[in-house]
Amino acid sequence: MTEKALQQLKTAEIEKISHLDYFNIGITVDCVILGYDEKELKVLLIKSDMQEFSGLYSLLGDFIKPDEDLETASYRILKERTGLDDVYLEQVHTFGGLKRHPSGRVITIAYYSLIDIRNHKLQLSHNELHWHPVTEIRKLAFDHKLILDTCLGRLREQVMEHPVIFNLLPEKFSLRELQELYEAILGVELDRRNFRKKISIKDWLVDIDEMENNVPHRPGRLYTLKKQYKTKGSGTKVLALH
Amino acid sequence: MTEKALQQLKTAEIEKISHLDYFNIGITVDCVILGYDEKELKVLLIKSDMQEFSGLYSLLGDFIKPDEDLETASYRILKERTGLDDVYLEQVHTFGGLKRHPSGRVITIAYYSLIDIRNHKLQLSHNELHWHPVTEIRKLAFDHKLILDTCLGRLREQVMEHPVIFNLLPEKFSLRELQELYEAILGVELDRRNFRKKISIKDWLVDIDEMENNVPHRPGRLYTLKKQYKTKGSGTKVLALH
DNA sequence: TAATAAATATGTACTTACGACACATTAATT
DNA sequence: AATTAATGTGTCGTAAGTACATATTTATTA
Repeated sequence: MTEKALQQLKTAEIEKISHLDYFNIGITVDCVILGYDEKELKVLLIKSDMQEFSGLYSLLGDFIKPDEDLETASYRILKERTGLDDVYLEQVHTFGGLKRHPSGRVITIAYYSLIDIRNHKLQLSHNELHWHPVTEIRKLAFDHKLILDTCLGRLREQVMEHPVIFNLLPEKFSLRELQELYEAILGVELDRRNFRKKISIKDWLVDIDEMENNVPHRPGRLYTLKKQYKTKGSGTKVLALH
Repeated sequence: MTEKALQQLKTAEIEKISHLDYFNIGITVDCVILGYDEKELKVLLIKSDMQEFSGLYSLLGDFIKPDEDLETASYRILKERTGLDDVYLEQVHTFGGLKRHPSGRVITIAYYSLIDIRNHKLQLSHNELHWHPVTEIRKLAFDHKLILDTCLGRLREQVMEHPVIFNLLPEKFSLRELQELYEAILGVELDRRNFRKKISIKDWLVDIDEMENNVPHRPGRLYTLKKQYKTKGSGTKVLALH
């Protein structure tokens, strides 16, 4: 058997195998990185580098490495793009449509992440990275608009049951800021007085001024989430804002 | 070259390819098929055919085919195993741990499905398939116990907000059956009278007897879900059982 | 600097939902 | 026919939700 014949045999086997089921599918992770700034919910996007989508923006994603599990891959993308590593991250949905990627079959696992844009550690990796208000987004590359909407839907659900919203705010915040953030996420207007009541009834917050023995009871005072509720995971602590 | 040498070569190539980046990851779909019978929530399991897990049961799953999207694959598995094709199915979570499958990297997308065990169309494909009460399951093959628990958790959430529970019941059912099913899923006891109130206040149900002009108002009467709430998808109709 | 405007903090009244419980009615059992 | 078990309906007290009013503090401006 000649070397060439052997090579042909190998190639044939490779062909065969790579056309076998289960071997020709790419796996990526896409991150919907959400922040809150200027009274708007924003998502971090990058200009798509694919010809098919020239001019369009896309979510931040990458192929997973063979020795990397899904959470590790998402944290890696977040760290690479934002410099942050202690962030809230949650898997939302896996998208596996046949035609979703122009260059072949790619299945993507979508995560969403909540970060504090005003965090001083935030350091975007690229000039091509920008924050876009979610209300202004009409079209994205791939099926990323669908992914974004799915994640926003999940966020709206989560926000009603879990204290995830505080990941979008700085350590100290006013009640008005918190309310405006709820309104931005839920797309509704809330009564200022009733909102305040729900929050305080639930005993989530610490009054910074009272805690530090400053002059209490002046308007515009700042609060922080009580320690026992602070969690980067989805957590079990319930904050129902029904 | 002997047949044996050729076989070795093939095996070697397969080994090689299976270590390439992005090409050596298998994708499967696993279905947590849930039913309700004898006042218990049950899951359909099969005896694992892998040596590593001899004696253990596993969920029903399969590799996805290259030309098959995720939902299609799940419906195929369901159809193959149960003969049913008009069922409730929902994606829950994707599991991608490095060590979850003994023969290599396999990522699995988990779905759960709700079916009516008493449906006459139900036809199990195998003698090895059995219904197991979920409360009695301690250990499963792979990470399938984790997958099962994740799906049960999702079901408990869904059941509080959406009318998915009716997929587990036959067309006609008594209020007591419905209540016992809620109790089985949520793991709590409910007050019969208050439960009844919540249900009827929400105006979900049709009294079969009244509808068919039989003698109304006798005990043990049967109900059915109103048409406008019937949906195989997650739906938007809300049935909050807070 | 005093008057006005804007934003904040707290309170009240009405309505609705929830949870615990009592009682009447029908079907099955003895 | 009497007893038991299960089903159907109602009441009441409490907690939560919603709408709205008023007072206080800070910012603005004449």
